[in-house]
Amino acid sequence: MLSKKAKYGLQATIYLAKVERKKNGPVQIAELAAHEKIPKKFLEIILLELRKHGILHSKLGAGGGYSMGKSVDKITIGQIVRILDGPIASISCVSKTAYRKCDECKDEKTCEIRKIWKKVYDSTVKILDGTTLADAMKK
Amino acid sequence: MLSKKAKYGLQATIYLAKVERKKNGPVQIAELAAHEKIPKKFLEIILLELRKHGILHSKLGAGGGYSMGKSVDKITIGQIVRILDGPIASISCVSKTAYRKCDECKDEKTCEIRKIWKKVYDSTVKILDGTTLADAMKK
DNA sequence: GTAAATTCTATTAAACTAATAGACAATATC
DNA sequence: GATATTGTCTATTAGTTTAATAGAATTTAC
Repeated sequence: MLSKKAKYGLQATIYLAKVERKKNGPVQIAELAAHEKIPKKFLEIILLELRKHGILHSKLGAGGGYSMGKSVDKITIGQIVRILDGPIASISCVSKTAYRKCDECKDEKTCEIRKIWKKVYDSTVKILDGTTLADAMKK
Repeated sequence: MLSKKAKYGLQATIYLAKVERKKNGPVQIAELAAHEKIPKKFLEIILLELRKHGILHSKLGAGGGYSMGKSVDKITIGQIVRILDGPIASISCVSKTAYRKCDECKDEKTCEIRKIWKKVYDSTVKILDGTTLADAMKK
């Protein structure tokens, strides 16, 4: 599942990237929340996490707000999802970034379930890590 | 996430399909649970659901147990996952079997997030619905 | 110094997951 | 037809996660 947290985070980041092209200066949480219909207090938490990971940049005080932390072609959808939702793998034994053996697994090499979910994982990661914010915003 | 429920269900079904080729007569829940290290009471619930959907067949009373409800090349991994975990789509607006519009969505056609998750969904469904139990058991 | 912002610390209701308990019903076998 | 064996049904529950909310603290522009 894509959680609401990750979905809100993606919405807000995409909106921010779009606005930044027109305007200069940061965008306030209140504006982001209102425009994307996201509960403001929940959005605060989300933006803070994205900031801690360098995706966004914030400025405190009056006239402050959020702006992009790096170039939109350096940020992938996969990065944002991992920050907000954790590992992409839907079963830990196939994850690159958060590998963990299954408790009951006898032999990972012959596990039919692993084989199938490895395929799902590979194709998902290819899409999410292969799409930058810049790509997502095109057209 | 692939829940433990779906994972257990897949394990049990694959084991059952394998055993059935050698033995004739049903396999007991207790044996399935022991062999696959699945909590027995939890497995009961899982097998019951698979039976209700025709994947498995059960026989009551002494000498009873579970057997396959249909041919292994007529059962897909996707079917089993949907029965035990619900819709495969990680965001409802891309689902074929459980479509639902997002609350805050203004225009589905231009939604960047939907576009990306549609790709993920399509490739996942292609794998899960394109793999039968017979395929999974090969080699 | 005051208003406008983000940040930090806590708390919480509701839903979901994974499991357990125990009574009930059906069937084979003796 | 009594008994042991096996699946079925109804209920309950501990723990975790999700999605939020509340309020005080901090930083900055003017």
